Amino acid sequence: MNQQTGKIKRRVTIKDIAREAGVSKSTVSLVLKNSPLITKETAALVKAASESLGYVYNRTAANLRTSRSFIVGVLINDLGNPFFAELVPIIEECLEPEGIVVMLANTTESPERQRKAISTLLEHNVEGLLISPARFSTREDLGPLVNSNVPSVFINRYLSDYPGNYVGADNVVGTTMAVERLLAAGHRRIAFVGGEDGSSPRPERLEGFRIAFEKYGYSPDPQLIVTAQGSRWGGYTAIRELVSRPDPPTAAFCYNDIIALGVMLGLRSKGIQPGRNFGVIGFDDISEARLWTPSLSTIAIPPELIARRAAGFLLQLINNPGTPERILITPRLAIRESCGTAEKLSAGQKKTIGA
Amino acid sequence: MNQQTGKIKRRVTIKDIAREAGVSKSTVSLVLKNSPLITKETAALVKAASESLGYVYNRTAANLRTSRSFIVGVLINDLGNPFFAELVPIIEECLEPEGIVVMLANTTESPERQRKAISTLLEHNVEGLLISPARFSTREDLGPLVNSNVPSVFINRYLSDYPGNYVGADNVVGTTMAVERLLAAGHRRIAFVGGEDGSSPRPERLEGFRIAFEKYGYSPDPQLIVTAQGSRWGGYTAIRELVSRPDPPTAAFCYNDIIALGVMLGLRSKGIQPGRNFGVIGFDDISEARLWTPSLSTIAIPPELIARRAAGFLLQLINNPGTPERILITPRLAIRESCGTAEKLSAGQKKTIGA
DNA sequence: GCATTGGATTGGAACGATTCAATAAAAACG
DNA sequence: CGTTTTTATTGAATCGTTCCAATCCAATGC
Repeated sequence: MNQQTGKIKRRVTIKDIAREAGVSKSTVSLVLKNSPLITKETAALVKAASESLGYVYNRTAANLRTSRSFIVGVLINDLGNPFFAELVPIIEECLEPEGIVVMLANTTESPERQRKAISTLLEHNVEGLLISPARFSTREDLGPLVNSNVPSVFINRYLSDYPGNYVGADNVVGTTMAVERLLAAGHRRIAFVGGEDGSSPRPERLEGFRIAFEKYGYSPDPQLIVTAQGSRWGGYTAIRELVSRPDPPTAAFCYNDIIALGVMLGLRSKGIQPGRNFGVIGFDDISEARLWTPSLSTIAIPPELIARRAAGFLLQLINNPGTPERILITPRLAIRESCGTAEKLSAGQKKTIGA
Repeated sequence: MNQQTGKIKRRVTIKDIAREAGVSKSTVSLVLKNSPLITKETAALVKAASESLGYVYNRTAANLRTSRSFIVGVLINDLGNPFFAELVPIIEECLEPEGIVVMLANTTESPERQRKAISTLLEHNVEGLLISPARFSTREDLGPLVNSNVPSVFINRYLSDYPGNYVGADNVVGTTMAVERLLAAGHRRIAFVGGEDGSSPRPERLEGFRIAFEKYGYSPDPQLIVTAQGSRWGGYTAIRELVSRPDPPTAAFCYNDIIALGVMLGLRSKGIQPGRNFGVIGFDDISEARLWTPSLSTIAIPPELIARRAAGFLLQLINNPGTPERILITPRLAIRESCGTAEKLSAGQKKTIGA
């Protein structure tokens, strides 16, 4: 006898509908899935009852019987980074037409959180997993995923000790293109700004960096290869340190766009104009890149594309599992203002070199 | 007889553990929840068996019996907007310690998608819902939520025809503070840039805009009140149009930070220096705001704060439901460079007014 | 030695759907 | 009109857990 009405609103079940409509619950179940076995009349009857009682389907209960959960787990290493954040709505958009819903977890680059999150998602019976793994995570940090038969696709990064399905950019080729461009414009002191150890793309991009120099018969200055936190702040501080050195760089290849934007902010704070007397090039092509002044030159691997491929791949795997496969997306060089035209740059360079 | 091993890996259940450990499944169940009823020895035995078989708990099955799903649904109107995107990881972080996982849906400002998403989430037995509703959505677009007893909290926006729990900024007070600041600096032709119709904050902020003018004995020029899409692009195009007019504004109050950043990009593209000869002020205080050059003055309602309050509120409601409540967060004025110091501005203004 | 207590374990009925085999009713057939 | 076929509906088992009531067994009390 509390203040609220005595009857506690119990959830409406197909049994309730059956009683209301005067049929069996089997019939109700068949009606709900539009089975052709049922006559139009009874179907209408049942639908009316369902409507009037305010029934909502209990997918959880069905899942127990059918072992289809219509849930896909998405694990992201850093949701604070726009590149990774942009993946999520695209993934969601790809899965929605299949009636599949996304369970999201942000691992914040922590392997332990990743392992825990994977466990939790598997407990929820996800049908598949899309994973952008945390730095330094290994096979161990996949927890029960390894010997479950839940399909998974790694995005952007892969684990060296686990042969999984993978969708990511061709980092070597992309970086080579970018750095060649800077070399062609006359730059020799090119910094490699950012990325942190512990994830697969950094060594690959570093490799591309070296290849470009090699093609030109030069070799990069190891002093100019620095790590930086994957944020605006990381790029900002790294470049400010670099340009304060006695022998500063004249251009920077940045590990990703968000760092590149930080680099541009940092340059400007030091009175240097990116695109005029300093060349900046990024990696990713986040939507913000083209809106900047100067607009950011970058290696375009649009997050949409990656997300779409990964989601499609996972859907395919859910239907029929196959052997591990790696899909490499070849990036496109998006030249904008931040790396200058060749003319402007060589002009700007004289000044910088003189300094 | 396919290439793979004949036996299909069936999922391990507590029954399997029971058989392996030579106890009943009831015992296994009790061990899994660390019941004090069980002796240390049998517990150890069962845990060993569980480990060796690679058991993963089936929360779905448990859910059917206990009606606790450990899932909370999060509906976001526009995940492309950093302000809304930033909410998600915070929410996730607040819920994780409770063992609750997030099901995410992006409604992209579509009331229909919102209704469908709510239905789907309820089918999955979510324990609660955090909703930043789509523009123009009404009670109708909450679908079965209205007469379910699933608790929900609206974030940022509320529906005028549905009395729900709400956590959001005090838009009137916030906007008044911002515009007063611009008026104090001598600005009279202040634009109100952006927001789109159909969501609750715009009329509130407009109200604050009027109140500020009223306090100073002026009234705003309705020609300078424009809508704009909630993106960099929206701010960019809107301001370019505004400053091309014969009688342009000298400052802009922007509906949100992302629009304000677009406004600054647009100003710069027209050769106008925000913070020097034009005052810009935003709303939200996204993390990017302080990193810009010039750094963005804004009304700070840090997304973290809103997300944290909303998530906490929902958790509380899940434990014991109460009557609808509205939590208004009083914003803080974060003055940075983009609105200029009073001195600089009045100097810059002469130039602009002369133009 | 018998009744009682109490602790550890277990059997079995839920939870809300699906699904197959069985049945009932109607239609078709000879 | 009886038999077979077809069509529509239903009973009951099942999915993997929880949890109450029942059971078992050893220890204690008198």
